[in-house]
Amino acid sequence: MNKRNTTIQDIAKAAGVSTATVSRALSNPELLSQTKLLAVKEAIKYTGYRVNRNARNLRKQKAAAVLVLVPNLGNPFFSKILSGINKGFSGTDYSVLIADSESFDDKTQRIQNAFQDGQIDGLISLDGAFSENEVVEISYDLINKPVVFACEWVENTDFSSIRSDNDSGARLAVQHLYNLGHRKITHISGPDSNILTKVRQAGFLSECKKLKLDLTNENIIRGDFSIQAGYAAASQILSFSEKPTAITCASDEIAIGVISQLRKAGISVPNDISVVGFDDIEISNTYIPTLTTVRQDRFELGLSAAQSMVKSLNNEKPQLSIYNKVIDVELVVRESTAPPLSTK
Amino acid sequence: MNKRNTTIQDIAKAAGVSTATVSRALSNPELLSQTKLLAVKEAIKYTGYRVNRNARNLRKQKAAAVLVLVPNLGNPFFSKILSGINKGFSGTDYSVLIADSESFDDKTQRIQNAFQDGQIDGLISLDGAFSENEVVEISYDLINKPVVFACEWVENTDFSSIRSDNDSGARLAVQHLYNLGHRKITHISGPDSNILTKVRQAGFLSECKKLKLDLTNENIIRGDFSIQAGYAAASQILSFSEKPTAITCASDEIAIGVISQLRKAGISVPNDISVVGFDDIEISNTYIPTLTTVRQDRFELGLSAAQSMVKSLNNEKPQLSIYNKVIDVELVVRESTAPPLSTK
DNA sequence: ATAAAAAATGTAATCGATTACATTTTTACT
DNA sequence: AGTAAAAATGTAATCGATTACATTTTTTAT
Repeated sequence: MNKRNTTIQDIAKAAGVSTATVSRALSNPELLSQTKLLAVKEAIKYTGYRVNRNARNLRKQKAAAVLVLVPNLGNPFFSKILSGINKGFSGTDYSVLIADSESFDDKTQRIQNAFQDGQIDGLISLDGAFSENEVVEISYDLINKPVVFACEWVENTDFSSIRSDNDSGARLAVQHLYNLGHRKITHISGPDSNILTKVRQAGFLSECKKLKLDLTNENIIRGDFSIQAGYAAASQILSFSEKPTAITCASDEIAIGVISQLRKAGISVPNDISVVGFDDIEISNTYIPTLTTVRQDRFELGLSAAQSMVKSLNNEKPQLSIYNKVIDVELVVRESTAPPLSTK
Repeated sequence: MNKRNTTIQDIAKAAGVSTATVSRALSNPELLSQTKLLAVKEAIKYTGYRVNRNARNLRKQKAAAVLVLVPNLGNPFFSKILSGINKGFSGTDYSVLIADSESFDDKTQRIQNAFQDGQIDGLISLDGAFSENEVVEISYDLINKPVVFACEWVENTDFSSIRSDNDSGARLAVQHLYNLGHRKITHISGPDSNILTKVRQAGFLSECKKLKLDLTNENIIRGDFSIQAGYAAASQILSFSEKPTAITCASDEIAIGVISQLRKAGISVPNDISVVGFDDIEISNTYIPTLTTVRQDRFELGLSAAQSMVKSLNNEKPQLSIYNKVIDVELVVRESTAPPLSTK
């Protein structure tokens, strides 16, 4: 019932040429005469032949696949990036493998294995949480293999990276609030070690200084990017002797958590306190109130990363040609920000 | 610099055995004597040898990979399922390839190609939107290859499927509202052709009949699963001469859209109208009001699908042993539902 | 018309693991 | 101890495409 696969041999026989010619028709058609090329094409069409990936990859010592490392697949934030990555590889011969950092005790081991097994030709990481040791481990094995970081990245390394303009984003948020009349602004930050956290926080502080706003240690609250962190931060803010009139958050999820918790304490957003998010996830435009936030183009982020990877892979010398790209962000003003009470 | 890969030949030489023995040590260690097995293991550990996937797969005529077809990767709904699928394959030798239905003009072509290229051994589809023709196309080529549908499925086919108990979910929602005192309930449905839509709508109608509720053509509003559909549905409801006191939605996104739009029209949820969602996506627990909804365990859905696939793949005869599993849903009561005004 | 150069095509080795079949070693039993 | 059966191991063919190198055909230039 299950007849043997059609192989290059069958095509060669059918077209009356050698296997070499068939192979060339597939990958270097310009080397062939019109006659033979046509004959081969006919035979291929007639038989519905498709090249066996494993055979090709074995011979070529390639994998025709890249690994995408996602910090947490369950987090909807990453799906849009993934979508962009997928788009970037559609139309190419590459497959996209997805790995969830959370599923592995040792993610560098996972990466190394994938490379050593010949399973992948390159790595796109949305996860920037690599220790110095881990970076060395990766670099050592991946020498001559392209690595691109998307969204997050690792400081002081030579990996290519595509990222949003996080610094500008943080500043835009502060400027917007300042222009509305706010002078006491608190920033709710992400997890300590996270690079995005650092950059956004630095942008926040620097812009505050620039605008000559008073800064105390109540200006920064640490959290992670989650809704729960927003809850916790709100509770903390409620305990401040002098409450801020506005809050900027390192993520929309934090913002939503904060708003929801403040509301439970009888504090209204934006009437009592204004809140600005970061990311512009799907829900931000429908939350009540709709969220003023800094939009990151996540799809574009993924798309760019994929394109840069494809370029590296097709390059004759896919060396460590570092490619960095910073994608513009945009302040989206919605309902969660308003002038402070005192100025009304 | 880049020394040749360590191969099974090298291990054979190092351990003083034949390549066959090394291969057996890898895949059928129980066939070997302790002595040789140990020698091979030593050599492998010493050299850091890893089997070349392409070579193995070529010889075994396998791909050691499955394709996951996602209707729309950008939609956060699917990421949790994906996460479960990934979990189900972690610890196995299989790679997970992800394809986005949206990126392809012809998804069956995409699937066929993947199979014919020897790129995949099986298919998990979160997308149930296949025409009869398309099903035939898939079946013909995939004969003897496992296919599992997760979340969605195709009616009247012999593919395995893992799904939530959508019927019960729809009924639970109606029962809950009925118990609160509601007698006029509208259902906002998903896209016409979608199987989940059909089942949830049927469950809704059947339960309404069972409870002897009056049914008019204002009881069902068609939409899709999106927030925008919720907006549109809300506008429609506002135009009804006699408004419902409660709404059940085919998705949480619809519910959020409805609530947000009703609110703009000055109608409060749950004070004026109660709303029940479906899915329990992340935001539902933080939306204002928090959403009463029917929880689907999306992670479990993905995990089960993956496990069923792994079982099929490891099975000696991965025939069309159809495996169906229905996963329980749960009504999560939160703030968006309350007794109707009249009873207060 | 003919040699030299260029283009087209073919032959066969190769990528690295698996496994059918053959052979050797060990075990079990009379 | 001797032999049959079982276990362990080895030899070499095989999976299907690519490509270095060899050979043939065509084109170009004199």
